[in-house]
Amino acid sequence: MEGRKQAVLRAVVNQFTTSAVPVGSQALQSRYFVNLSSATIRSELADLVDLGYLAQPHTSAGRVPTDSGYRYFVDFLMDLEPIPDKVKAYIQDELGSAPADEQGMVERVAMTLAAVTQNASVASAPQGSLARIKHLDLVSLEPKEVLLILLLEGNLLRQQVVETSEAATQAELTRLAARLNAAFSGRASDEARRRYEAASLGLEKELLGRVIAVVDAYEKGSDNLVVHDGVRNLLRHPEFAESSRVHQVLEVLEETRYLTVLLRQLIGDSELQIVIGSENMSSQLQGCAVVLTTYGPSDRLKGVLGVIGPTRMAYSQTVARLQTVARTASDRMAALGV
Amino acid sequence: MEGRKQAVLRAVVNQFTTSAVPVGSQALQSRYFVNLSSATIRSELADLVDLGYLAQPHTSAGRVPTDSGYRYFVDFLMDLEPIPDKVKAYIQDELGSAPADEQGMVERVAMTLAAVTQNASVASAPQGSLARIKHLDLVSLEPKEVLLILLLEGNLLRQQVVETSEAATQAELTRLAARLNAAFSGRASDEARRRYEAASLGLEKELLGRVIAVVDAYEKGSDNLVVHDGVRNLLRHPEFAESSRVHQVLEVLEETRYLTVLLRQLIGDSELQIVIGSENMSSQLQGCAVVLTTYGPSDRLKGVLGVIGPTRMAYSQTVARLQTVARTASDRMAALGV
DNA sequence: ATTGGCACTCTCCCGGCGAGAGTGCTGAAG
DNA sequence: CTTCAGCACTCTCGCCGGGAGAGTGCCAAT
Repeated sequence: MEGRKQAVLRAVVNQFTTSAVPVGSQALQSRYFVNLSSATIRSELADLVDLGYLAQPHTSAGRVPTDSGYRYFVDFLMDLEPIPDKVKAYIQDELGSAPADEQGMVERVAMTLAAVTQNASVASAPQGSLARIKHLDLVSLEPKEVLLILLLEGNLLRQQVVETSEAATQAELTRLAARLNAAFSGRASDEARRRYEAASLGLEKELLGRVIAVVDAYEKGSDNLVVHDGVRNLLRHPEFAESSRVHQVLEVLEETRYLTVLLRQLIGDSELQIVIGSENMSSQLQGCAVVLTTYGPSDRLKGVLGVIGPTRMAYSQTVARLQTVARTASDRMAALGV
Repeated sequence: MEGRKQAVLRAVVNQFTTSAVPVGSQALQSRYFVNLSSATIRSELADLVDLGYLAQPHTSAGRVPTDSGYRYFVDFLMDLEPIPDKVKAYIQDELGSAPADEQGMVERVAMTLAAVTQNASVASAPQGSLARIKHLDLVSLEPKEVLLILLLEGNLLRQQVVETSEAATQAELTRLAARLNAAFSGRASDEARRRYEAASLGLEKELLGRVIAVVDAYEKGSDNLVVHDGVRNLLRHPEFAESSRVHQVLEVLEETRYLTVLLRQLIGDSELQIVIGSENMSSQLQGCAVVLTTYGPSDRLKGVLGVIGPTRMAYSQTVARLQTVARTASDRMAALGV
């Protein structure tokens, strides 16, 4: 595609992104191409319609980018936008003061991302494919009831109440915990499985069974945390004026089981992914775009971070801010050992 | 107010609740008062308008309950609706299979409540005014970095990464933890404060300082968990057709800091509270009603559970289901020791 | 290739009109 | 005093048609 056509497409996308109104040849001429006539621009626009990058809602309306128009824009035309210092500082502040636990951190990340992109955000907790048990603790609740506390790599706490068949005192439990800690330290989750197989019946076997259950849930990702925030931001955009659109998006966001899968699927194994409108997206997200990236404290532990908004989105700004949030959050989590 | 007027008001509320359309004298006559004439009903309606319980959107429209109309209805006219067995079973299932940790449980409760009331729900975690430390654990992360794990009454896990000024081995930390556990067991949080004052400088003092910080945050309620769910249900109601209404509600729900305060304030110290429309409610919730109750595993630990919907709400059904969810959740939490 | 000119098309807004719903009032009957 | 049939009245809603405005596509000239 020749240079001027590109420039026109870029101008249309930029203009439409801010005005939300179909953009006509005059508006383009006066604001972007002062030394061209509107007639020339009109013919360029007509070409871009033929190419499938633009569409007109009706005969005498201006042009609106199509999904492929946006696709071309993000692939070839987008210029990265620098982030204002105030926004950078805001991200630093919010994430710097985030709580040190998994849940609190992920929620804070989602909140910050929603705030700086003025769209809805989703975040899943960083997770590895193989759990490592960093520490384990046993607390006696009732004579035959034990609270099992597991600390996994990434400082993830898991708890389970275990009904045991035999009573045990706190002292006994403490000794057992110490023994298991020594055995597990630094090892992968297989160690727990091996000990479970080896253990004779009794308290230890019962407890190890639950440990394995927790580890399995983690490794299968079935306990994976997904949060979302900033739905209110979507409502500022005119494309969500009729609430049925909001409804569809909420169906996806509030159905967390579904959301986890969706995120995994969309991100594939790429670092940054932009999914626009009808591009392999669930039908409920028609008219929406999703920008995704991975983040996490280490190479092993990766979560997904995403922005959901209308296809008419400030892509370059969104990408820049998303990446900054991801990087800052990753650093912070690495520092905290979360 | 005489009996028949009450009956008419009840009929209007019931009818409007299901139809969402202003109800006229004919509709009432044919469905509720077959042996009265519509003219008689008209005069009753006119009286109810004078009394302030009904209003008409315009001259030739049917009647709609006012906020005080709803108020009168819930105070005097509401007949408790039995809950279908299927719904009861659903509640049992969902809460019976809920995770045993605070966060997971509260989220599940909110989800269930939203599902059975077909409205939005909010839930705050049960919390006492005085923390009790059930157990404490110290894990060495780096030579000078310790992960402090606190188990509070109610099986609430809190974690904190502590940078210490002196290095300590895991063995030393384990011994220290054992000592502190023995000291704390069964005592209120004051014990931690006392030991903190008494401790000389050094590792123990540093760690106790953080323990106190965690306890303080809990007791001040500043770490109090509030979740919401089911906003998508609101969008089914015609009063949320223009998304600006949704916007206002979301502003309240997604601003959790504000929400915590609001819940506390609305519930006061009553067991069940119904707040309708403009009754001492934040302006953003105009046109909405909130039904609240308390729940929790014990007398000491109480959280707030609420349903948010349009003022045109099936109050009796909502109250019944809310209370059932609250009771079931309380039982379940008591059983789990959460 | 670019551009001014021009006719054309389509949306949006406004006012008017008829249908329909529901009311309030009145006067008669129980 | 209550109830009720009858009736005129009022207001909304949906529909229609026309005028204004925005933006286009085409064409002939440069």
